[in-house]
Amino acid sequence: MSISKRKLMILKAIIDDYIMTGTPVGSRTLAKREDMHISPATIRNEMADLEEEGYLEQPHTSAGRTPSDKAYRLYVDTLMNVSTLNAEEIEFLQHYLNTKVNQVNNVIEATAQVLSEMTNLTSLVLVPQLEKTEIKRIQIVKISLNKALVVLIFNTGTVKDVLITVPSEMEDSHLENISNWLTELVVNKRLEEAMKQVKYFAKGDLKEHKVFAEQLLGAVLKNLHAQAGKDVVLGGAKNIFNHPEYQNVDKAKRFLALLETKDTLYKILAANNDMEFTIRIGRENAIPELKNMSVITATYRISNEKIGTFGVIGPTRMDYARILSVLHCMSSSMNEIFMHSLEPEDNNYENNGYGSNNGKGK
Amino acid sequence: MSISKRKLMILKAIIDDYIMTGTPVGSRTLAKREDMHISPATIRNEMADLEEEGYLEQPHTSAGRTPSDKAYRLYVDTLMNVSTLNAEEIEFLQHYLNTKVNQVNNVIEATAQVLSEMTNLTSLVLVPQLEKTEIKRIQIVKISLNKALVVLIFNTGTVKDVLITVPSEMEDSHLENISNWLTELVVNKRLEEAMKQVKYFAKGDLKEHKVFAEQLLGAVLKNLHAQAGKDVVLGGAKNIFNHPEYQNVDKAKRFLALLETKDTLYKILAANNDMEFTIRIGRENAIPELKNMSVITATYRISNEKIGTFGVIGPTRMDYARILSVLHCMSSSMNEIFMHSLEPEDNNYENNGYGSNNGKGK
DNA sequence: ATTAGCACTCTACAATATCGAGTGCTAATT
DNA sequence: AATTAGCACTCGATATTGTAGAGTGCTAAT
Repeated sequence: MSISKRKLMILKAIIDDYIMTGTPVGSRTLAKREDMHISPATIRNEMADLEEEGYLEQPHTSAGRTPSDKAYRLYVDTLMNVSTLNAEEIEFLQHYLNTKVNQVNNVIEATAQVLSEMTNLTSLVLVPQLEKTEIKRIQIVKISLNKALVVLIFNTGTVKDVLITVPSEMEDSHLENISNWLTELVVNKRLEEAMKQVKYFAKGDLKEHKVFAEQLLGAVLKNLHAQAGKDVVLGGAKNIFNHPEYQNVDKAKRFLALLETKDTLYKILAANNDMEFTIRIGRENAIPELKNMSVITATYRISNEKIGTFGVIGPTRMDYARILSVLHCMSSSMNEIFMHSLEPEDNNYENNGYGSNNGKGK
Repeated sequence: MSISKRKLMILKAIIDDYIMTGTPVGSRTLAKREDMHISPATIRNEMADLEEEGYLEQPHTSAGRTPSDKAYRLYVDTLMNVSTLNAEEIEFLQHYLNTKVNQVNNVIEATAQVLSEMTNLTSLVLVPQLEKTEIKRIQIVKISLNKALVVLIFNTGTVKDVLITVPSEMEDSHLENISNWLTELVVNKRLEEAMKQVKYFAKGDLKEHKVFAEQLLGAVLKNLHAQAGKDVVLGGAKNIFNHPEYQNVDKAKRFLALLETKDTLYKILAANNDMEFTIRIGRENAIPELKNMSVITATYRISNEKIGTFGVIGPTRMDYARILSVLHCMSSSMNEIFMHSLEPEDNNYENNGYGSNNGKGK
């Protein structure tokens, strides 16, 4: 059972209007639009049908209609006009990112900021995921009598450190040797491979290194897993107040509480599942607290490997078309930056913006 | 011209009451307190005087009085009863911190969380300040053809990294040599000393190293300075909603906007100036946006050196006595943790909590 | 010097009225 | 058969009014 062309037209008009104004859309206001050549009464009839089919909702009997999650889903899948940023906006975005290229983390934070600024929403950026990055160096440095810092340096420019306890009689030079030996053993490997490698290799030779190295990597893995939730950078939390839906202090508070439980945010972003773009509307989100929110995410790459996710979160009433275009642009800009800053010899990368293969969710 | 004993008693009662309830205090309610043996009318007269002297304010003619900044200042300096945490609270606090000792940054974040939880305010923690920490190791690692990561490891367990460009023909082994040479040159020095040392030492010998090392350290310094503002960790931003003063969405928004400009927060905390404790009430804060807020800070130590600052921010109506006791307890706990985790051989550290030398601000 | 008494002020809150945008239904029109 | 005009009705938003309560300053009595 498909919906008539006219119904779709009306539905689109309602959603467009509602996204712009935030107030429930009535038949009269809708009929006033110049491209509407039908009377309010007709619209009312169609609206009643659309409501029955689950596309529209009514806050109360004498209010206009608001789109349901189902309507938004239809909208993003087939109805909306895809938009592109204008030159100034692209310029702004790129300029902003390009001033921060000297540190991976700065790029991440700049991304969060500019993203929230351009969308007027709260942005989330997942830092490069370690499972996909290669170890470049492991360095163990003694910083006090029996404490040492294990520092891991990855090919993405990410640095991780874990504090461990070492026997106080262990000397710097010995730790240095272990560092070098370990590095040689696991260089250009990913973290889990590295662990396997150490277990396997260390079995036979170098017995005195083996135990220590295994313990050490075990501690590192444990700690890095434990702090996975910390790897989400936020931007524009205050933007939530710009939306009339959140003028209610209590709602705003709940939203901010959500943002403080970073594990949840991590789950939200990690659910992206390597899709180039995902859109989750209202109850499509696995997390019940998000039933009135939508999450749109995109991936970014370092050296052509999908290595992280970023996106925005906000009320289901959001300008999906614009946000998607911002994410598109952002995604290519980030990829370009990481390309240039980490692999400048390879300049003929493919254009991966504004493509057609946006694998939208569900 | 000093204030009579009775006036002080009344003022203290008003402040205590206002801190508890948040509603302007009237003469009748005050007279009902059992320890008040004077009539409402008398209190009214005294109140009128106190208002004239600038200690009390009236929201409108027929409301009760509220304390002014001046009153709070008098309160924290001489009037309030100092309190201490009960055993459960101390237990809670220490337990919370002790589960996070395996990474310096975790301790910092745990501090922010537990601090905001125990005070019901927004907490700020400044990470260890590099100016006071010693370099333990400098490691340069090539992560792509012409990019390398400079990683600095400090005695406090802090790790900093900066991305630099290197000539693509430069080999790993050469960078390794420079790393070792540099480390040897600057180990156990602070960052600025290190810079001087490199400039001085490199003048004569090792010409090929000199230019590179100087450029490198220059880039590092520049970048670390640029990101100084990032070194503030926040906790409990949402707590602002618990205060009736911030039920107004607009005010809450402005507060959150303030929290997003970390430079400001950095200034707030850095203004602590190595005082063990500081209290800044309302307009005592240099920043005009804080005219209705108070900031209370404390310092923490690593290896007995004052190395960072933490504190809370909230409406001037806050429970100064309780917050100070939380900060006291927190300060000793943190010092203890860093002592144990970094210098476990030295167990007879001095008790530095609940002392009398709290150098309060102004 | 202190307090009782009193007229006055101002906010918060509840009750009431009004307006306007929107609806569903029915009957007339195309 | 589809569309539209007309109409009675609903409901939230807003303004108006009245009332209760907590507080004040002033004056006169203690």
